[in-house]
Amino acid sequence: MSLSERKKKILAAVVDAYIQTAEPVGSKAIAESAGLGCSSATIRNELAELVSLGYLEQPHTSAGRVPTPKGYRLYVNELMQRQKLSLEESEDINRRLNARLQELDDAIGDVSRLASQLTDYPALALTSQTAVTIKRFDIIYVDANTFILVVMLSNNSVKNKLVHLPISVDQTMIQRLSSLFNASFTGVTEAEITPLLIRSTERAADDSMGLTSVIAAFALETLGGANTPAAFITGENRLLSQPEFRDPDKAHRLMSYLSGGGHILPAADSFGGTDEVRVLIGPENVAEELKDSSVVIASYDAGDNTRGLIGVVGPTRMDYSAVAAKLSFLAAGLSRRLGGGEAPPEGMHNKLIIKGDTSDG
Amino acid sequence: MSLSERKKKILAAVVDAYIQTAEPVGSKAIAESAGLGCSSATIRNELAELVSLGYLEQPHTSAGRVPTPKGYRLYVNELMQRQKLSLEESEDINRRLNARLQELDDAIGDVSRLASQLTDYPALALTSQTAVTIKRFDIIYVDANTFILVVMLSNNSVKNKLVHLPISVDQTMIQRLSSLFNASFTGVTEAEITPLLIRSTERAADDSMGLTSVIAAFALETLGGANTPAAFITGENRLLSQPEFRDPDKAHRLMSYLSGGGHILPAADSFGGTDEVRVLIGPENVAEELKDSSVVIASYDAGDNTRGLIGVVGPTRMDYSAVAAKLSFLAAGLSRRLGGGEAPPEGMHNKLIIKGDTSDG
DNA sequence: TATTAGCACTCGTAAGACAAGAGTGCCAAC
DNA sequence: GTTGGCACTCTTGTCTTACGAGTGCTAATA
Repeated sequence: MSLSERKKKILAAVVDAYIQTAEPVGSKAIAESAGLGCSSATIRNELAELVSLGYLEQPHTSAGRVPTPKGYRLYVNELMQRQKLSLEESEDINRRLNARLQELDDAIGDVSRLASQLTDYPALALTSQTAVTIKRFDIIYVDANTFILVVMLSNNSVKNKLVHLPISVDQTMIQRLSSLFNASFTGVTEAEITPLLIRSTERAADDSMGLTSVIAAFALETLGGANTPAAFITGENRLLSQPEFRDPDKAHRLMSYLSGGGHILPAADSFGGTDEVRVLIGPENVAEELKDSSVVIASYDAGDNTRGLIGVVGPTRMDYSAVAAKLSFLAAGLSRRLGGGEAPPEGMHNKLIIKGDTSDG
Repeated sequence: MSLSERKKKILAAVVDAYIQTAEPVGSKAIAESAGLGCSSATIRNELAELVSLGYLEQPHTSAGRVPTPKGYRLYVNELMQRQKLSLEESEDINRRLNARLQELDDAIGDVSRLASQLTDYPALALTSQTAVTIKRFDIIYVDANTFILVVMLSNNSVKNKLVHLPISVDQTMIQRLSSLFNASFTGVTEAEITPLLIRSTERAADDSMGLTSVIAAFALETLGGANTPAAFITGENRLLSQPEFRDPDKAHRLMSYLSGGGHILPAADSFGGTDEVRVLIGPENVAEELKDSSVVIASYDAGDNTRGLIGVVGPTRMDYSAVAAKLSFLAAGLSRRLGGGEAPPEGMHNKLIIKGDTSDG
């Protein structure tokens, strides 16, 4: 059964007001604000029904109403006004994105910081699990005891490592190892670098000094690092400006959880297409610590068939509309800059699709 | 004028107790705990004098005493027992240090995290300002439009960048640029890379495609990044477990300040020798936001004549003794692993020197 | 049948009163 | 110089009370 039009309007008004004020909202306030021409008594009747339907609740008998997770869910799915960013806002984001993505080195951290600044909530950035391979292998001879390993990965990131040895190596050996590794270690996944492969390479190189295993270890480490989903969380302290986290213990619990890292991943699994924004409200979160917080996540195309996630965490009383708009725009901007190709041109707002648990109760 | 032996004992007892309980300590408690054979009335007389001398204060008339910054300072300089870590503790630190320093890539973050975990206070890790130069320059040709810049710095860190061009370049040009840059850009500081030098290199390379400036920009960026002191702060949320930060606003203020980054640097300037631990108590801090917090900083030898700093931030009621011992040990361990040479052998506790504002009032 | 005005009722919050307790300062005695 | 004793101060917790916001319900109205 669907709610009457008026109930929806009232619910939306309650959520809007509560998001703004963080205080239970009463019938009178709604009668005045929402433009439906009826008295507070009528509103009261409707509110009572919305309570019994589970969309609202009262902290106590004589207080106003507060949305339940179910209420927020309906609000997010159907009622809320899809915000578009103002021109200034979107230009600002683009500018900052350009400034930051110069050095893509730890872009994930920068992106997280940016999201947090934009939304004023703690933000997280995640890289998805991928199957990166090595594209090419270079060894730079520095001196008899030193060389630099340079590895370029299939996702076009480049890693290096300075290796210092107690023994001397000649350039010929370096040369030989370089071509051997280029021959047998490129295009393979982490799992395919077996002890067997390493040993056969070692034999082929006629390497009695253990160089092969040093280099192979670096290859494994690099691939491992690139394959492991990484999480970066910033701006935890912004939680403290939210009234629902005035209790230091509560704030501490959530902040420690967030600082702990990427436990949020399971929730972010099985993410759909690009530029979709997913909203997880209160108990919809799997993690116990997030059961009365909300998470908004956007996904972007990080190039090379990998996806990145970017999201924020806040109280269930979150400004979903604004946050979704900003994250969506941010994700689209990232896709455009990092992604494969067929992204919409800059400046164009992409359609905002919000998805989530639609069971509705 | 120096305090009487008994006053010192009493002051130490007050500070010790207050550090533990975070509550004003009364005469009776001291009479019982500290082993001086006198009654609470005597203690009261002494306490009154310590108050008028400025070492203690009372929150209100009928409360116990609380140390002032001056009191903490005396405690830190003269009174507190220098803790040594237990064997398990030091072994634990060494183990963790070994585990983390494998990948020295963003060691600074790991070190900061470790310090925070060990002390249960927010921790910061800083790199000092240095004058890094470029040691060698390599350009790896990938394809006609792509090459990898690899730069090895005088502090033995290696940076790379993948450059993708809209135009084609041939290997000869790459070769030429590589030797030119190795000839004129190595051994020079950031400031010495002038537009003039870049232009003359460009001419010498006969480069009409702007490659020179791309490479020079990378050199500047790399040197700039290595020279700029970087700060890494972790564990801000641990503040929330301290009773003095139960006020969310106060906690928020300090946490935002900390998240903001390396403003603490000025305080850490002009740092003395290795393995010295510096304590800055309350108003001794220059930053307004730190005026009623304390900072403990240790310095370590990061190799190549550069120093690193590692420290923690907490309430003035900080367990200085334990923190100083841990940071000192940590710093020594880092010096040993990163530093030049003449570090003490592993497992040996280095002498703990604590220095700070010794004006004493 | 839906809406509205009116009114009694509930319940959280703020303010004031009060007792308890911890700790002090001071004085007189040792 | 030290100590026991005692009156005094000030915070903290609890209780009471008054207030007010907001409700639910009923009866009147369109």
